[in-house]
Amino acid sequence: MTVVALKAQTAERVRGVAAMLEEEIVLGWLMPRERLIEEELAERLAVKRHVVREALAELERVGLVERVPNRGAFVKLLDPVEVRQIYLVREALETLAAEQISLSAPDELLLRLEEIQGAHSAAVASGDARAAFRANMAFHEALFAACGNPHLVELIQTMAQKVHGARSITAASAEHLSRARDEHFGMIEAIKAGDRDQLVALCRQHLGPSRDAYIAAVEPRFVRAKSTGA
Amino acid sequence: MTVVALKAQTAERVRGVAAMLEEEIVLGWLMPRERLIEEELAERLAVKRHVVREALAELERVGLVERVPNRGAFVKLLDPVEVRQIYLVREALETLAAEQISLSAPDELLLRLEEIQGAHSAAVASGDARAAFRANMAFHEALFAACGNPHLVELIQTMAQKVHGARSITAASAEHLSRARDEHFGMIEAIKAGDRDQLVALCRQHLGPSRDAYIAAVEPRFVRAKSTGA
DNA sequence: TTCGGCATAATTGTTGACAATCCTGTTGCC
DNA sequence: GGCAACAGGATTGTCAACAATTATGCCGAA
Repeated sequence: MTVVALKAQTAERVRGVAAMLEEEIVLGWLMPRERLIEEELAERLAVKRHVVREALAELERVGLVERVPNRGAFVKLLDPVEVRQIYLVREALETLAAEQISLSAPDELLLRLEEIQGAHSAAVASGDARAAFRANMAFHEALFAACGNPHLVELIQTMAQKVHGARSITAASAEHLSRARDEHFGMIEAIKAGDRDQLVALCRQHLGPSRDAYIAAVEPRFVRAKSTGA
Repeated sequence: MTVVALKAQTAERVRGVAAMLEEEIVLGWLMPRERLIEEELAERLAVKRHVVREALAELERVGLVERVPNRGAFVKLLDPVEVRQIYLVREALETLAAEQISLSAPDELLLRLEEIQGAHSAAVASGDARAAFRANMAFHEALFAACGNPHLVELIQTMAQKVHGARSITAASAEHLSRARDEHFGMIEAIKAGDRDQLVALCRQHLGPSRDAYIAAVEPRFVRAKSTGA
Protein backbone atom coordinates (compact mmCIF):
# COMPACT_ATOMS: atom_id res chain seq x y z
CA MET A 1 0.00 0.00 0.00
CA THR A 2 2.83 2.38 -0.61
CA VAL A 3 1.85 5.61 -2.28
CA VAL A 4 4.75 5.41 -4.70
CA ALA A 5 2.86 4.65 -7.87
CA LEU A 6 4.63 7.57 -9.54
CA LYS A 7 6.76 7.36 -12.66
CA ALA A 8 4.36 5.64 -14.99
CA GLN A 9 6.13 4.49 -18.09
CA THR A 10 5.14 5.42 -21.61
CA ALA A 11 2.96 2.40 -22.23
CA GLU A 12 0.77 3.22 -19.28
CA ARG A 13 0.59 6.89 -20.07
CA VAL A 14 -0.43 6.02 -23.60
CA ARG A 15 -3.29 3.93 -22.27
CA GLY A 16 -4.26 6.79 -19.99
CA VAL A 17 -4.33 9.32 -22.79
CA ALA A 18 -6.21 6.94 -25.06
CA ALA A 19 -8.80 6.33 -22.35
CA MET A 20 -9.16 10.04 -21.73
CA LEU A 21 -9.71 10.78 -25.40
CA GLU A 22 -12.09 7.86 -25.66
CA GLU A 23 -14.20 9.29 -22.87
CA GLU A 24 -14.24 12.70 -24.46
CA ILE A 25 -15.44 11.16 -27.68
CA VAL A 26 -18.12 9.10 -25.99
CA LEU A 27 -19.38 12.07 -24.02
CA GLY A 28 -19.55 14.22 -27.11
CA TRP A 29 -16.82 16.61 -26.01
CA LEU A 30 -14.96 15.73 -29.15
CA MET A 31 -17.26 15.59 -32.14
CA PRO A 32 -16.90 13.56 -35.32
CA ARG A 33 -14.74 15.14 -37.96
CA GLU A 34 -12.98 17.20 -35.34
CA ARG A 35 -9.26 17.42 -35.82
CA LEU A 36 -6.98 16.02 -33.16
CA ILE A 37 -3.71 17.92 -33.18
CA GLU A 38 -0.82 16.18 -31.51
CA GLU A 39 0.91 19.16 -29.96
CA GLU A 40 -2.34 20.67 -28.73
CA LEU A 41 -3.37 17.47 -26.99
CA ALA A 42 0.11 16.99 -25.63
CA GLU A 43 -0.06 20.35 -23.91
CA ARG A 44 -3.62 19.93 -22.66
CA LEU A 45 -2.99 16.50 -21.20
CA ALA A 46 0.47 17.37 -19.93
CA VAL A 47 2.35 14.66 -21.78
CA LYS A 48 4.89 14.63 -24.56
CA ARG A 49 3.82 14.57 -28.16
CA HIS A 50 5.25 11.11 -28.55
CA VAL A 51 2.71 9.75 -26.08
CA VAL A 52 -0.23 11.44 -27.80
CA ARG A 53 1.02 10.06 -31.06
CA GLU A 54 0.90 6.48 -29.85
CA ALA A 55 -2.46 7.01 -28.22
CA LEU A 56 -3.88 8.21 -31.50
CA ALA A 57 -2.45 5.19 -33.24
CA GLU A 58 -4.18 3.00 -30.68
CA LEU A 59 -7.49 4.76 -31.16
CA GLU A 60 -7.07 4.34 -34.88
CA ARG A 61 -6.63 0.59 -34.47
CA VAL A 62 -9.75 0.48 -32.37
CA GLY A 63 -11.63 2.48 -34.94
CA LEU A 64 -12.50 5.62 -32.99
CA VAL A 65 -10.31 7.95 -34.97
CA GLU A 66 -9.14 8.13 -38.52
CA ARG A 67 -5.64 9.03 -39.50
CA VAL A 68 -4.26 10.00 -42.86
CA PRO A 69 -0.52 10.16 -43.33
CA ASN A 70 1.00 13.61 -43.07
CA ARG A 71 -2.44 15.08 -42.42
CA GLY A 72 -3.29 14.05 -38.92
CA ALA A 73 -6.12 12.45 -36.97
CA PHE A 74 -9.86 13.07 -36.79
CA VAL A 75 -12.68 11.68 -34.75
CA LYS A 76 -14.24 9.09 -36.98
CA LEU A 77 -17.84 9.40 -38.05
CA LEU A 78 -19.28 5.92 -38.02
CA ASP A 79 -21.14 4.67 -41.03
CA PRO A 80 -24.52 3.19 -40.01
CA VAL A 81 -23.80 0.14 -42.12
CA GLU A 82 -20.68 -0.50 -40.10
CA VAL A 83 -22.56 0.09 -36.89
CA ARG A 84 -25.11 -2.55 -37.82
CA GLN A 85 -22.38 -5.05 -38.66
CA ILE A 86 -20.60 -4.42 -35.40
CA TYR A 87 -23.74 -4.81 -33.37
CA LEU A 88 -24.45 -8.09 -35.10
CA VAL A 89 -21.09 -9.41 -33.96
CA ARG A 90 -21.56 -7.96 -30.49
CA GLU A 91 -24.84 -9.75 -30.17
CA ALA A 92 -23.25 -13.05 -31.09
CA LEU A 93 -20.31 -12.58 -28.73
CA GLU A 94 -22.32 -11.40 -25.76
CA THR A 95 -24.88 -14.12 -26.22
CA LEU A 96 -22.10 -16.65 -26.30
CA ALA A 97 -20.64 -15.24 -23.11
CA ALA A 98 -23.98 -14.98 -21.34
CA GLU A 99 -24.60 -18.62 -22.09
CA GLN A 100 -21.42 -19.55 -20.26
CA ILE A 101 -21.79 -17.47 -17.14
CA SER A 102 -21.93 -19.81 -14.22
CA LEU A 103 -25.21 -19.50 -12.33
CA SER A 104 -24.33 -21.98 -9.63
CA ALA A 105 -21.94 -20.09 -7.36
CA PRO A 106 -22.65 -16.46 -8.11
CA ASP A 107 -22.47 -14.90 -4.66
CA GLU A 108 -19.28 -12.99 -5.15
CA LEU A 109 -20.32 -11.99 -8.63
CA LEU A 110 -23.68 -10.73 -7.44
CA LEU A 111 -22.10 -8.68 -4.71
CA ARG A 112 -19.74 -7.08 -7.15
CA LEU A 113 -22.44 -6.40 -9.72
CA GLU A 114 -24.71 -4.84 -7.14
CA GLU A 115 -21.93 -2.66 -5.89
CA ILE A 116 -21.11 -1.41 -9.36
CA GLN A 117 -24.76 -0.95 -10.15
CA GLY A 118 -25.12 1.14 -7.05
CA ALA A 119 -22.55 3.53 -8.46
CA HIS A 120 -24.23 3.44 -11.81
CA SER A 121 -27.65 4.22 -10.40
CA ALA A 122 -26.23 7.09 -8.39
CA ALA A 123 -24.56 8.51 -11.47
CA VAL A 124 -27.77 8.23 -13.45
CA ALA A 125 -29.73 9.93 -10.67
CA SER A 126 -27.31 12.81 -10.44
CA GLY A 127 -26.95 13.10 -14.20
CA ASP A 128 -23.20 12.53 -14.16
CA ALA A 129 -22.69 11.17 -17.63
CA ARG A 130 -19.01 10.44 -17.17
CA ALA A 131 -19.49 8.44 -14.00
CA ALA A 132 -22.40 6.62 -15.57
CA PHE A 133 -20.25 5.70 -18.53
CA ARG A 134 -17.49 4.37 -16.33
CA ALA A 135 -19.85 2.40 -14.10
CA ASN A 136 -21.58 1.02 -17.17
CA MET A 137 -18.28 -0.22 -18.54
CA ALA A 138 -17.38 -1.76 -15.21
CA PHE A 139 -20.72 -3.49 -15.00
CA HIS A 140 -20.41 -5.17 -18.35
CA GLU A 141 -16.82 -6.10 -17.77
CA ALA A 142 -17.66 -7.73 -14.44
CA LEU A 143 -20.67 -9.47 -15.90
CA PHE A 144 -18.98 -10.96 -18.92
CA ALA A 145 -15.78 -11.76 -17.12
CA ALA A 146 -17.89 -14.30 -15.28
CA CYS A 147 -18.05 -16.36 -18.47
CA GLY A 148 -14.59 -17.62 -17.59
CA ASN A 149 -12.98 -17.02 -20.95
CA PRO A 150 -10.75 -13.97 -20.84
CA HIS A 151 -10.20 -14.00 -24.59
CA LEU A 152 -13.90 -13.81 -25.23
CA VAL A 153 -14.13 -10.93 -22.76
CA GLU A 154 -11.38 -9.13 -24.60
CA LEU A 155 -13.21 -9.47 -27.89
CA ILE A 156 -16.41 -8.20 -26.34
CA GLN A 157 -14.62 -5.13 -25.06
CA THR A 158 -12.91 -4.53 -28.37
CA MET A 159 -16.19 -4.56 -30.21
CA ALA A 160 -17.83 -2.35 -27.62
CA GLN A 161 -15.03 0.17 -28.04
CA LYS A 162 -15.55 0.27 -31.76
CA VAL A 163 -19.00 1.77 -31.40
CA HIS A 164 -18.13 4.11 -28.59
CA GLY A 165 -18.06 6.86 -31.16
CA ALA A 166 -21.71 6.15 -31.79
CA ARG A 167 -22.68 6.60 -28.18
CA SER A 168 -22.45 10.31 -27.63
CA ILE A 169 -26.13 10.41 -28.53
CA THR A 170 -27.27 8.13 -25.73
CA ALA A 171 -24.47 8.67 -23.23
CA ALA A 172 -26.05 11.80 -21.85
CA SER A 173 -29.70 10.96 -22.40
CA ALA A 174 -31.63 10.54 -19.15
CA GLU A 175 -34.10 8.26 -20.86
CA HIS A 176 -31.46 5.86 -22.15
CA LEU A 177 -29.50 5.91 -18.94
CA SER A 178 -32.43 4.96 -16.78
CA ARG A 179 -33.46 2.28 -19.22
CA ALA A 180 -29.95 0.85 -19.02
CA ARG A 181 -30.12 1.00 -15.22
CA ASP A 182 -33.38 -0.97 -15.18
CA GLU A 183 -31.99 -3.56 -17.54
CA HIS A 184 -28.91 -4.00 -15.39
CA PHE A 185 -31.14 -4.71 -12.40
CA GLY A 186 -33.02 -7.17 -14.55
CA MET A 187 -29.81 -9.02 -15.30
CA ILE A 188 -28.91 -9.19 -11.65
CA GLU A 189 -32.36 -10.60 -10.89
CA ALA A 190 -32.01 -13.16 -13.65
CA ILE A 191 -28.72 -14.35 -12.23
CA LYS A 192 -30.22 -14.55 -8.75
CA ALA A 193 -33.11 -16.57 -10.10
CA GLY A 194 -30.77 -18.79 -12.08
CA ASP A 195 -32.78 -17.99 -15.18
CA ARG A 196 -30.33 -18.33 -18.03
CA ASP A 197 -32.77 -17.70 -20.85
CA GLN A 198 -33.86 -14.50 -19.25
CA LEU A 199 -30.26 -13.38 -18.76
CA VAL A 200 -29.37 -14.07 -22.36
CA ALA A 201 -32.48 -12.32 -23.61
CA LEU A 202 -31.74 -9.27 -21.50
CA CYS A 203 -28.17 -9.04 -22.73
CA ARG A 204 -29.39 -9.16 -26.29
CA GLN A 205 -32.11 -6.55 -25.77
CA HIS A 206 -29.68 -4.36 -23.94
CA LEU A 207 -27.77 -3.68 -27.14
CA GLY A 208 -30.65 -2.49 -29.27
CA PRO A 209 -31.54 0.98 -28.01
CA SER A 210 -28.24 2.77 -28.39
CA ARG A 211 -27.69 1.21 -31.79
CA ASP A 212 -31.12 2.29 -32.99
CA ALA A 213 -30.77 5.77 -31.54
CA TYR A 214 -27.52 6.30 -33.39
CA ILE A 215 -28.79 4.97 -36.67
CA ALA A 216 -31.96 7.04 -36.42
CA ALA A 217 -29.91 10.13 -35.73
CA VAL A 218 -27.26 9.62 -38.39
CA GLU A 219 -28.73 7.57 -41.21
CA PRO A 220 -30.61 10.45 -42.82
CA ARG A 221 -27.42 12.46 -43.07
CA PHE A 222 -25.60 9.56 -44.64
CA VAL A 223 -28.30 8.91 -47.19
CA ARG A 224 -28.27 12.56 -48.15
CA ALA A 225 -24.49 12.64 -48.29
CA LYS A 226 -24.36 9.66 -50.59
CA SER A 227 -27.11 10.79 -52.91
CA THR A 228 -25.51 14.20 -53.06
CA GLY A 229 -22.48 12.39 -54.27
CA ALA A 230 -19.80 13.65 -51.93
CA MET B 1 0.22 2.34 -62.56
CA THR B 2 3.32 4.29 -61.76
CA VAL B 3 6.07 2.25 -60.21
CA VAL B 4 6.65 4.81 -57.51
CA ALA B 5 5.51 2.79 -54.51
CA LEU B 6 8.73 3.75 -52.75
CA LYS B 7 8.98 5.62 -49.47
CA ALA B 8 6.73 3.54 -47.26
CA GLN B 9 5.93 5.40 -44.09
CA THR B 10 6.53 4.13 -40.61
CA ALA B 11 3.09 2.63 -40.10
CA GLU B 12 3.47 0.36 -43.10
CA ARG B 13 7.02 -0.60 -42.26
CA VAL B 14 5.84 -1.52 -38.79
CA ARG B 15 3.23 -3.82 -40.26
CA GLY B 16 5.87 -5.33 -42.50
CA VAL B 17 8.27 -6.02 -39.66
CA ALA B 18 5.48 -7.40 -37.50
CA ALA B 19 4.40 -9.73 -40.28
CA MET B 20 7.97 -10.85 -40.81
CA LEU B 21 8.50 -11.63 -37.16
CA GLU B 22 5.15 -13.37 -37.02
CA GLU B 23 6.17 -15.66 -39.83
CA GLU B 24 9.46 -16.45 -38.18
CA ILE B 25 7.61 -17.38 -35.03
CA VAL B 26 5.07 -19.53 -36.83
CA LEU B 27 7.76 -21.33 -38.76
CA GLY B 28 9.74 -22.02 -35.65
CA TRP B 29 12.68 -19.84 -36.60
CA LEU B 30 12.12 -17.92 -33.44
CA MET B 31 11.43 -20.20 -30.53
CA PRO B 32 9.42 -19.50 -27.38
CA ARG B 33 11.35 -17.76 -24.63
CA GLU B 34 13.80 -16.42 -27.17
CA ARG B 35 14.77 -12.84 -26.59
CA LEU B 36 13.97 -10.26 -29.21
CA ILE B 37 16.52 -7.49 -29.08
CA GLU B 38 15.49 -4.25 -30.71
CA GLU B 39 18.80 -3.16 -32.13
CA GLU B 40 19.63 -6.60 -33.40
CA LEU B 41 16.32 -6.90 -35.25
CA ALA B 42 16.62 -3.35 -36.53
CA GLU B 43 19.90 -4.18 -38.17
CA ARG B 44 18.81 -7.54 -39.51
CA LEU B 45 15.62 -6.16 -41.03
CA ALA B 46 17.23 -2.93 -42.17
CA VAL B 47 14.91 -0.57 -40.35
CA LYS B 48 15.31 1.87 -37.49
CA ARG B 49 14.96 0.71 -33.92
CA HIS B 50 11.84 2.77 -33.56
CA VAL B 51 10.05 0.66 -36.14
CA VAL B 52 11.06 -2.60 -34.49
CA ARG B 53 9.88 -1.18 -31.23
CA GLU B 54 6.39 -0.50 -32.49
CA ALA B 55 6.23 -3.85 -34.23
CA LEU B 56 7.05 -5.58 -30.96
CA ALA B 57 4.33 -3.56 -29.24
CA GLU B 58 1.91 -4.75 -31.87
CA LEU B 59 2.91 -8.37 -31.47
CA GLU B 60 2.48 -7.95 -27.75
CA ARG B 61 -1.06 -6.71 -28.24
CA VAL B 62 -1.76 -9.69 -30.43
CA GLY B 63 -0.30 -12.02 -27.87
CA LEU B 64 2.64 -13.49 -29.77
CA VAL B 65 5.23 -11.70 -27.72
CA GLU B 66 5.65 -10.83 -24.10
CA ARG B 67 7.27 -7.61 -22.99
CA VAL B 68 8.39 -6.51 -19.62
CA PRO B 69 9.35 -2.89 -19.04
CA ASN B 70 13.07 -2.16 -19.23
CA ARG B 71 13.76 -5.82 -19.89
CA GLY B 72 12.67 -6.39 -23.43
CA ALA B 73 10.57 -8.75 -25.47
CA PHE B 74 10.37 -12.54 -25.70
CA VAL B 75 8.47 -14.95 -27.87
CA LYS B 76 5.55 -15.98 -25.74
CA LEU B 77 5.08 -19.59 -24.75
CA LEU B 78 1.38 -20.28 -24.91
CA ASP B 79 -0.31 -21.91 -21.98
CA PRO B 80 -2.45 -24.87 -23.12
CA VAL B 81 -5.33 -23.53 -21.06
CA GLU B 82 -5.24 -20.31 -23.02
CA VAL B 83 -4.96 -22.21 -26.26
CA ARG B 84 -8.12 -24.13 -25.45
CA GLN B 85 -9.98 -20.94 -24.62
CA ILE B 86 -8.89 -19.27 -27.80
CA TYR B 87 -9.91 -22.21 -29.91
CA LEU B 88 -13.32 -22.21 -28.28
CA VAL B 89 -13.82 -18.63 -29.36
CA ARG B 90 -12.42 -19.34 -32.80
CA GLU B 91 -14.87 -22.15 -33.25
CA ALA B 92 -17.76 -19.88 -32.35
CA LEU B 93 -16.60 -17.07 -34.63
CA GLU B 94 -15.79 -19.23 -37.62
CA THR B 95 -19.02 -21.14 -37.29
CA LEU B 96 -20.90 -17.86 -37.20
CA ALA B 97 -19.10 -16.69 -40.31
CA ALA B 98 -19.52 -19.98 -42.15
CA GLU B 99 -23.24 -19.81 -41.52
CA GLN B 100 -23.40 -16.46 -43.27
CA ILE B 101 -21.35 -17.22 -46.36
CA SER B 102 -23.60 -16.79 -49.33
CA LEU B 103 -23.94 -20.00 -51.30
CA SER B 104 -26.11 -18.56 -54.01
CA ALA B 105 -23.67 -16.63 -56.21
CA PRO B 106 -20.30 -18.12 -55.38
CA ASP B 107 -18.67 -18.20 -58.81
CA GLU B 108 -16.14 -15.51 -58.19
CA LEU B 109 -15.48 -16.80 -54.70
CA LEU B 110 -14.92 -20.33 -55.95
CA LEU B 111 -12.52 -19.16 -58.60
CA ARG B 112 -10.50 -17.27 -56.06
CA LEU B 113 -10.48 -20.10 -53.55
CA GLU B 114 -9.40 -22.60 -56.15
CA GLU B 115 -6.63 -20.32 -57.30
CA ILE B 116 -5.32 -19.87 -53.77
CA GLN B 117 -5.68 -23.54 -53.05
CA GLY B 118 -3.61 -24.29 -56.13
CA ALA B 119 -0.79 -22.32 -54.59
CA HIS B 120 -1.32 -24.02 -51.26
CA SER B 121 -1.23 -27.49 -52.76
CA ALA B 122 1.91 -26.67 -54.66
CA ALA B 123 3.57 -25.41 -51.52
CA VAL B 124 2.56 -28.52 -49.62
CA ALA B 125 3.87 -30.73 -52.42
CA SER B 126 7.21 -28.98 -52.50
CA GLY B 127 7.44 -28.76 -48.73
CA ASP B 128 7.71 -24.98 -48.69
CA ALA B 129 6.38 -24.24 -45.23
CA ARG B 130 6.46 -20.49 -45.62
CA ALA B 131 4.53 -20.48 -48.86
CA ALA B 132 2.08 -22.97 -47.39
CA PHE B 133 1.54 -20.73 -44.40
CA ARG B 134 0.88 -17.70 -46.56
CA ALA B 135 -1.47 -19.55 -48.87
CA ASN B 136 -3.27 -21.00 -45.90
CA MET B 137 -3.83 -17.53 -44.46
CA ALA B 138 -5.03 -16.26 -47.81
CA PHE B 139 -7.44 -19.16 -48.17
CA HIS B 140 -9.10 -18.58 -44.84
CA GLU B 141 -9.23 -14.84 -45.37
CA ALA B 142 -10.91 -15.22 -48.73
CA LEU B 143 -13.29 -17.85 -47.38
CA PHE B 144 -14.46 -15.94 -44.35
CA ALA B 145 -14.50 -12.57 -46.09
CA ALA B 146 -17.40 -14.03 -48.04
CA CYS B 147 -19.54 -13.81 -44.92
CA GLY B 148 -19.98 -10.15 -45.72
CA ASN B 149 -19.13 -8.76 -42.29
CA PRO B 150 -15.65 -7.27 -42.27
CA HIS B 151 -15.66 -6.80 -38.54
CA LEU B 152 -16.32 -10.46 -37.99
CA VAL B 153 -13.49 -11.27 -40.38
CA GLU B 154 -11.18 -9.01 -38.45
CA LEU B 155 -12.01 -10.78 -35.22
CA ILE B 156 -11.42 -14.16 -36.80
CA GLN B 157 -8.01 -13.06 -37.98
CA THR B 158 -7.14 -11.60 -34.61
CA MET B 159 -7.93 -14.84 -32.86
CA ALA B 160 -6.07 -16.86 -35.44
CA GLN B 161 -3.02 -14.67 -34.88
CA LYS B 162 -3.15 -15.30 -31.19
CA VAL B 163 -2.42 -18.97 -31.60
CA HIS B 164 0.14 -18.58 -34.33
CA GLY B 165 2.75 -19.13 -31.69
CA ALA B 166 1.27 -22.57 -31.20
CA ARG B 167 1.62 -23.52 -34.82
CA SER B 168 5.30 -24.07 -35.25
CA ILE B 169 4.58 -27.70 -34.47
CA THR B 170 2.21 -28.27 -37.35
CA ALA B 171 3.40 -25.60 -39.75
CA ALA B 172 6.16 -27.78 -41.11
CA SER B 173 4.55 -31.18 -40.68
CA ALA B 174 3.82 -32.89 -43.97
CA GLU B 175 1.03 -34.85 -42.38
CA HIS B 176 -0.78 -31.82 -41.08
CA LEU B 177 -0.22 -29.84 -44.22
CA SER B 178 -1.74 -32.46 -46.47
CA ARG B 179 -4.64 -32.93 -44.15
CA ALA B 180 -5.30 -29.20 -44.29
CA ARG B 181 -5.07 -29.30 -48.06
CA ASP B 182 -7.69 -32.05 -48.26
CA GLU B 183 -9.99 -30.20 -45.91
CA HIS B 184 -9.69 -27.06 -48.01
CA PHE B 185 -10.77 -29.00 -51.05
CA GLY B 186 -13.65 -30.35 -49.02
CA MET B 187 -14.80 -26.83 -48.23
CA ILE B 188 -14.66 -25.85 -51.86
CA GLU B 189 -16.75 -28.87 -52.72
CA ALA B 190 -19.27 -28.05 -50.01
CA ILE B 191 -19.69 -24.54 -51.39
CA LYS B 192 -20.10 -25.92 -54.90
CA ALA B 193 -22.75 -28.31 -53.66
CA GLY B 194 -24.46 -25.59 -51.68
CA ASP B 195 -24.19 -27.81 -48.62
CA ARG B 196 -24.07 -25.38 -45.73
CA ASP B 197 -24.08 -27.97 -42.96
CA GLN B 198 -21.13 -29.70 -44.51
CA LEU B 199 -19.25 -26.42 -44.88
CA VAL B 200 -19.83 -25.46 -41.27
CA ALA B 201 -18.83 -28.90 -40.06
CA LEU B 202 -15.62 -28.81 -42.07
CA CYS B 203 -14.68 -25.40 -40.74
CA ARG B 204 -15.14 -26.64 -37.24
CA GLN B 205 -13.18 -29.84 -37.76
CA HIS B 206 -10.46 -27.91 -39.49
CA LEU B 207 -9.49 -26.27 -36.23
CA GLY B 208 -8.99 -29.37 -34.15
CA PRO B 209 -5.77 -30.97 -35.35
CA SER B 210 -3.33 -28.14 -34.83
CA ARG B 211 -4.82 -27.35 -31.45
CA ASP B 212 -4.53 -30.95 -30.33
CA ALA B 213 -1.04 -31.32 -31.68
CA TYR B 214 0.15 -28.32 -29.74
CA ILE B 215 -1.52 -29.35 -26.53
CA ALA B 216 -0.19 -32.86 -26.81
CA ALA B 217 3.30 -31.51 -27.37
CA VAL B 218 3.30 -28.90 -24.65
CA GLU B 219 0.88 -29.93 -21.94
CA PRO B 220 3.22 -32.41 -20.27
CA ARG B 221 5.86 -29.73 -19.89
CA PHE B 222 3.36 -27.36 -18.35
CA VAL B 223 2.02 -29.90 -15.91
CA ARG B 224 5.54 -30.69 -14.82
CA ALA B 225 6.42 -27.02 -14.53
CA LYS B 226 3.42 -26.33 -12.37
CA SER B 227 3.81 -29.31 -10.09
CA THR B 228 7.48 -28.48 -9.76
CA GLY B 229 6.31 -25.19 -8.45
CA ALA B 230 8.28 -22.72 -10.52
C1' DT C 1 -13.84 37.77 -60.82
C1' DT C 2 -11.32 33.48 -60.99
C1' DC C 3 -7.62 30.73 -61.55
C1' DG C 4 -2.87 29.07 -61.08
C1' DG C 5 1.42 29.51 -58.93
C1' DC C 6 4.29 30.85 -55.15
C1' DA C 7 5.77 31.94 -50.31
C1' DT C 8 4.69 31.00 -45.66
C1' DA C 9 2.84 28.75 -41.73
C1' DA C 10 1.09 24.75 -39.42
C1' DT C 11 1.53 19.99 -38.64
C1' DT C 12 3.25 15.53 -38.92
C1' DG C 13 7.26 12.17 -39.53
C1' DT C 14 12.17 10.74 -38.48
C1' DT C 15 16.33 10.51 -36.39
C1' DG C 16 20.11 10.19 -33.24
C1' DA C 17 21.77 11.33 -28.92
C1' DC C 18 21.20 10.91 -24.13
C1' DA C 19 19.14 9.05 -19.70
C1' DA C 20 17.42 5.32 -16.96
C1' DT C 21 17.25 0.56 -15.99
C1' DC C 22 18.60 -3.97 -15.49
C1' DC C 23 21.67 -8.08 -15.86
C1' DT C 24 26.43 -10.09 -15.02
C1' DG C 25 30.65 -10.98 -13.30
C1' DT C 26 33.92 -9.51 -9.80
C1' DT C 27 35.78 -7.97 -5.69
C1' DG C 28 36.30 -7.66 -0.90
C1' DC C 29 34.64 -8.74 3.53
C1' DC C 30 32.87 -11.81 7.04
C1' DG D 1 33.14 -20.67 1.00
C1' DG D 2 29.30 -17.59 0.91
C1' DC D 3 27.32 -13.28 0.37
C1' DA D 4 26.69 -8.19 -0.24
C1' DA D 5 28.13 -4.31 -2.55
C1' DC D 6 29.75 -2.64 -6.70
C1' DA D 7 31.44 -1.61 -11.27
C1' DG D 8 30.80 -2.55 -16.34
C1' DG D 9 28.23 -3.51 -20.21
C1' DA D 10 24.07 -4.36 -22.58
C1' DT D 11 19.44 -2.93 -23.49
C1' DT D 12 15.48 -0.28 -23.22
C1' DG D 13 13.06 4.37 -22.53
C1' DT D 14 12.79 9.50 -23.35
C1' DC D 15 13.26 13.50 -25.63
C1' DA D 16 13.91 17.53 -28.50
C1' DA D 17 15.78 19.06 -32.72
C1' DC D 18 15.44 18.55 -37.55
C1' DA D 19 13.27 17.13 -42.07
C1' DA D 20 9.31 16.40 -44.95
C1' DT D 21 4.71 17.19 -46.10
C1' DT D 22 0.55 19.51 -46.56
C1' DA D 23 -2.60 23.43 -45.94
C1' DT D 24 -3.35 28.56 -46.36
C1' DG D 25 -3.22 33.13 -47.88
C1' DC D 26 -1.56 36.26 -51.26
C1' DC D 27 -0.52 38.14 -55.57
C1' DG D 28 -0.78 38.78 -60.40
C1' DA D 29 -2.57 37.56 -64.93
C1' DA D 30 -6.26 36.26 -68.13
